[in-house]
Amino acid sequence: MTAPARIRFQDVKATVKSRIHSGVWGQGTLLPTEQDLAEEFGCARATVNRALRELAEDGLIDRKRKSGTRVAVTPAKQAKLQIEVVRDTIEAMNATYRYALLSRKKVPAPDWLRGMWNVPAGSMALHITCAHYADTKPFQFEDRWIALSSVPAAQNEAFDTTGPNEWLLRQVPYTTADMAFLAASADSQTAPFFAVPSGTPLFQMERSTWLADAPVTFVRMTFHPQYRMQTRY
Amino acid sequence: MTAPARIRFQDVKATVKSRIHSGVWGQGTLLPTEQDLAEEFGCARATVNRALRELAEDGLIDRKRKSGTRVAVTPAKQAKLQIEVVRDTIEAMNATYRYALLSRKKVPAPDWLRGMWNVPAGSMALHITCAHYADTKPFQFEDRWIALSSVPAAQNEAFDTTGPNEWLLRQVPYTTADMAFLAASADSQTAPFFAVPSGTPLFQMERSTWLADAPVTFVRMTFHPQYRMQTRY
DNA sequence: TAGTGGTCTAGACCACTCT
DNA sequence: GAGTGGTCTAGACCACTAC
Repeated sequence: MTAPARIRFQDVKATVKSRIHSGVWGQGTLLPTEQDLAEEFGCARATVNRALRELAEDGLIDRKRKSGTRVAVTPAKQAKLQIEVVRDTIEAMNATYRYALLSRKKVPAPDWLRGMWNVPAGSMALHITCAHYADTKPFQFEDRWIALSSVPAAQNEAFDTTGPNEWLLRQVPYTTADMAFLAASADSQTAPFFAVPSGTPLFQMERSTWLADAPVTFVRMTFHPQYRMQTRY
Repeated sequence: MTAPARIRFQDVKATVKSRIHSGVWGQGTLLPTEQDLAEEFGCARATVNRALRELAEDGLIDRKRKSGTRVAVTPAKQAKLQIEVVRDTIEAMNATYRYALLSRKKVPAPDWLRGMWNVPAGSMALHITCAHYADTKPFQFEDRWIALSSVPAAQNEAFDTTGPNEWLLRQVPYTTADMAFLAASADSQTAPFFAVPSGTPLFQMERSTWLADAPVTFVRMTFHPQYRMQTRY
């Protein structure tokens, strides 16, 4: 006879998930308590707890003390986006990655940036534009500002062989990051770079990172016209 | 004297995180074993395990059996995107949500859709276009296809007062979803809807959902010109 | 105030993987 | 073979919240 394996939290998770997907437990249904489920599955409550906690993280169920656990009305609320370095994205496509520095200049932070960063007038920033290619085809145009007040070491970097993103990731820790995704028009810098008419829709991603309350960097990445950012959940 | 509260896994998590951010443990550093950390913090190994497991999920550390736990070389690899129903997005902006059905037609699935769905020729689909407004301003244009082979009940829905997204979420479970984000040009449908010139860059989001291997729905959502999708991590 | 999830403990065994 | 993380248990107490 087959040895009745010990119940794992994945088993509980899978069973509960299938009951929800199959409709046994429809939207808003109140699930049994952890205690009851533990008895049903023949495992410890901690095991059920872990399973349900993960399902709650996935957005499949809602849990509230005293009220109990209910099947979420809007399932799978969140998708996880892999944020990777451009080099990895390109190499994952089996293409050769190439980097080129376009400009590098130490300047006083412009007003819009000082407002965003909340730094005093006259604060210096390192402004860099650079290019990322996949097999000689332009892939991404990067427009980056580094807060020299927080990252003075950046002044000594040429950024002529390695992009500032990889350098920053290696050198500078950060605590929080904001990202935004939007559709922009090809402008005087990006249109010629991608060899498209001015005004062509291009996918942009903006990112700000912070170390505690101090600004680290702001970057606007513009992708080639066919780019699609994809995810699965 | 202050009562020394019991150590919680959040305390361990926060301490480890700060050691990484402050550089005490630099990139690639091998952390002490769970056992050692448990002794240092004066708590059970399970508590340390939970803390480290969550940090690993966040991408801050890499864990391998036998090898141990190391500070990740590329921190914070993933961002979580909240996927919500348009109504919620709009109401979160303190705006009034309004829905309008633009068209609803039962048609044979076009070739591109049959290829994506892997369904035989002649398979029927419900094609719907509809509009979502925030305080009378056009917010999102929705172009949706529902696989009637998987969701026959959709034929009986008028979708004149409630959008198909909310109906599907309530009625039809799904197991996986693919999403893509891109920049598109305003076309003959979206340009007049948003009152912008044809060719204006617009942010688009496409989503396919599946129930096991059966296609459920494909939707292309086009947002108003100023839209930015934001996230923080 | 009582019910339900949230968490911690102390111990145990398992599973992967490096040497 | 042995070290490290992965997981389960059984029990306990805590914290939030609906009533």
